[in-house]
Amino acid sequence: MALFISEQTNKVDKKGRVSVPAQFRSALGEALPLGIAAFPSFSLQKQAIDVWPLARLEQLQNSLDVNSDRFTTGQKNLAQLIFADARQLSFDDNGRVLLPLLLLESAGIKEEALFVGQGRTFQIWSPDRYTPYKAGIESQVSDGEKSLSIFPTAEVHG
Amino acid sequence: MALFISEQTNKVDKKGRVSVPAQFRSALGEALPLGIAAFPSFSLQKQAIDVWPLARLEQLQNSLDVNSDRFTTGQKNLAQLIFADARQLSFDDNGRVLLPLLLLESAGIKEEALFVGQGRTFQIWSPDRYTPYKAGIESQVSDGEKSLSIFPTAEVHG
DNA sequence: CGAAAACCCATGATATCCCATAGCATCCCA
DNA sequence: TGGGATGCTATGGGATATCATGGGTTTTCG
Repeated sequence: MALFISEQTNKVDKKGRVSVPAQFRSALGEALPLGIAAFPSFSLQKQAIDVWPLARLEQLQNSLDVNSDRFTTGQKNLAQLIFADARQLSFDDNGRVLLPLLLLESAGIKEEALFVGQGRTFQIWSPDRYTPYKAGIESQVSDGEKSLSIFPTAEVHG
Repeated sequence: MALFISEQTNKVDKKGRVSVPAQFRSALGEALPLGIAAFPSFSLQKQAIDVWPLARLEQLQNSLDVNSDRFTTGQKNLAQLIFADARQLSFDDNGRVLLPLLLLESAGIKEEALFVGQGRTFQIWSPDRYTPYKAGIESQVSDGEKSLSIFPTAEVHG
């Protein structure tokens, strides 16, 4: 599975449908027909929608099954909430999904949905909310951290 | 993967296409079909475009998956910004990529794009901006620094 | 039966593919 | 060693495919 990268704004029509960016769909690859799981982002205080490939939810469940002792109580509670609040969305022939009203409202999305790649997952934002949020993130990166080779164990061999 | 070295200026056509220098393409080697990731350079205050082989983004993600506790908050934020701001570009049969409008504007590129090798990565500049930038860099190299030591490399695997 | 969802088709904009060419650099052979 | 032949690179433009979007029609399900 390829990564979700870049931002893209698409329109939400009267029926609540949105095109998922083609690059995101192709990043899903074989997992496309399985669909995606969308839920209010807990790490963002439900400001936006978090989207996972469905397979990732299964991995989480498997990990809970096998390593439940390595999760804190708080983490287990969070997992419960995710399973409860997640909605499974599937693609129509044009690559659109139907965003449930509950999710639209929780993220404050009306006319436009802003897709934001986050590597293994992506987010869906109301453009209005995203702008100040992103500015905040940028301000939290120190100048010293803006250089190329800051990342631990970046593989440097060919 | 070979290194990206040297400078080269190529034209941006009406459609926003640019030929990536053949030397850079061959430096990509097998990674060529994966394409590249381009984003406003954080270390340069978004004056120019930073370009990574896509594989480098994947390494970053893998590192985040496994070693997220070794990252500072600022580093994690920066990684988020990179996934959001990066655009995945792929090559056409002639070795060109399509530079998105957003990147062109952010780097102030119009007719010409100046490719600058940076070893494992490269940059794309507007020639207008690059000239004074490079002059500044050169003036900052003090006499005592006009030769380089090469430090022994510890093997760093991802 | 009625509302919502799924399916189907149409369209404009954009990106991708394909072919052509001019300018260089390289090769090759007399 | 000269010089023509060859191939590659960068560039331009037209044809084709894809994407996002809107709207209608059928199906589903309460």
